[in-house]
Amino acid sequence: MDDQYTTINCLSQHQGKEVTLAGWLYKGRSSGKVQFLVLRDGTGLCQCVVEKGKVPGELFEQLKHLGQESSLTVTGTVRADERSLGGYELAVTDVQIISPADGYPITPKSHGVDFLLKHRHLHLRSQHQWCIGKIRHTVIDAIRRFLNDNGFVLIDTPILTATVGEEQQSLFEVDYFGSPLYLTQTGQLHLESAVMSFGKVYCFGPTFRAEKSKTRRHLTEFWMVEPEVAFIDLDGLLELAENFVSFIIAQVLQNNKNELETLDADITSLEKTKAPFYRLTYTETVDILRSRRTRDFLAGQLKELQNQKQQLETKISELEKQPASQIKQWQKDKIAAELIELRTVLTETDTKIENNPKHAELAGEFRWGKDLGGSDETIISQMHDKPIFVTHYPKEAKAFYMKADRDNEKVVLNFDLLAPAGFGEIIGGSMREDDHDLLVARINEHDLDIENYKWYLDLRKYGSVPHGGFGLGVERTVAWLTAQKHIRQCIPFPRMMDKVYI
RNA sequence: UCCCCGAUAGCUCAAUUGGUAGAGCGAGCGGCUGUUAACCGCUAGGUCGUAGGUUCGAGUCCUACUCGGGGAGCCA
Repeated sequence: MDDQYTTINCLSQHQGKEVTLAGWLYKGRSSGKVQFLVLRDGTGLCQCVVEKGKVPGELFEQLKHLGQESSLTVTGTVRADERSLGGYELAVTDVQIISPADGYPITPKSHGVDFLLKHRHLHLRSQHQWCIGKIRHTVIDAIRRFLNDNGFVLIDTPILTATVGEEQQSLFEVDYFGSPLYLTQTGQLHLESAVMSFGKVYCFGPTFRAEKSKTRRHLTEFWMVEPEVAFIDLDGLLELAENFVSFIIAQVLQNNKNELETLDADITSLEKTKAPFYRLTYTETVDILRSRRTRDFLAGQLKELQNQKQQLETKISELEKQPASQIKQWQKDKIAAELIELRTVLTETDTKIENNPKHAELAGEFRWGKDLGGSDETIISQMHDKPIFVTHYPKEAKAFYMKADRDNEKVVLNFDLLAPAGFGEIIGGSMREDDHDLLVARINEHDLDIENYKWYLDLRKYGSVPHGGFGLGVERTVAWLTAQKHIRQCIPFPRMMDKVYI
């Protein structure tokens, strides 16, 4: 922003002085001889107070009719006022209207998901999306900072690739001058060749998966950071991951307390999230899922949900019984809004009540050898107050490149990191198979074309070393930290299965 | 791909057992010197998602389709 304009985030340094702000009208209220214009400038919100007589009469009338999101510059004196948002406000002396806006579709009232996604290009201006955007920025900055400060070298891996990293079915195919190529699912395989040059590397960019998943934790295009380290073991990887995540959280707490508060995130719980995290093996996790402890936990949860449901229903019927004639219009309005909110929560509670026995059944009958399902992860995640590592999954359930445990060939040296309180997986990682012949066998078992992996096998022929790494999903991390139900809020322009808005 | 729920004004939602369509917000006009989703008064605004069917009569019941939401499988 131009130097002639002061930004809202540094108003406290200009107390008593005259400044000019440049931004957009977030909302306005008028009260006869005084108007309150809430200005948004990208760094924050500021209430600008326009008093009749302190500005030209014509301007005062013009401002009364100025629409939401009109662009303008406001000149005035900065003063502290407790009644004002952020503690400071502007006593206005002059306003320049740059471009008046009329009929801005996103009003300060509530809107539905579909409507907001259709207006994503405008919704980015709202407080909610702004706070998430600021936190996402901090998360990405922390990711780069941590890795750069710890000796990792950035390697840009290709977005167009011939090799399959994860599942064949979930590849986006593109026509590359007549022959097929795929959008990358992971930079890992290329990263493994770079790690033999630099020792510690990472890649960071968009990743594409054509999974037919319509859930709150899936996007078809998402951002993932993948560190890869040579001469490391599984314990070393876990330590790296927990220090990494702890650092990201510390940075967000340091830079974005206000945003976290606005979003109603669980700051107390984030403050507790420091290394070491919990460590469970897959086998231990299966034992927990099948145990009486889980049965009791879910039964308790069900009871609590039913309690909640009853309380909600009581409250709803009480509100519905309110005598219509006795109360003022604004009270009716408030009650109506509350009812909508309560009914939404009630529907959610019903879904949870419905799912609880299904999840209990799935957990109780879990057989060793299957991959953990979403509900299983959620249960484990809900039982803990800090992130949980789950390690040593069965070989059959996992990707071909994961290194088999030499002490137990049935399992691989891998790990998932589950965020607590039901958020679920944010990291997946493993040691990589570094034995040439074992890797050839795995590629054949997975029916992959060995021709495509010749270069990858070379890494096991010329000075193979134990190495491993992991991928951290940026949107999932942001969703966890900001307490968002759906990760589509955590990327500016989400790409979902069969649905791209703008 | 499967299961559940939904679609009524620009937005968020009402409409008893089937009986001629309602409110708030937003928009427009007016009032109010301290508002915080301000408040008060007036005005405009609708082919009830689409196509069939049942009925004297359908926003309401039935069928199909379209779109959206939630969940499952799979995953970061």
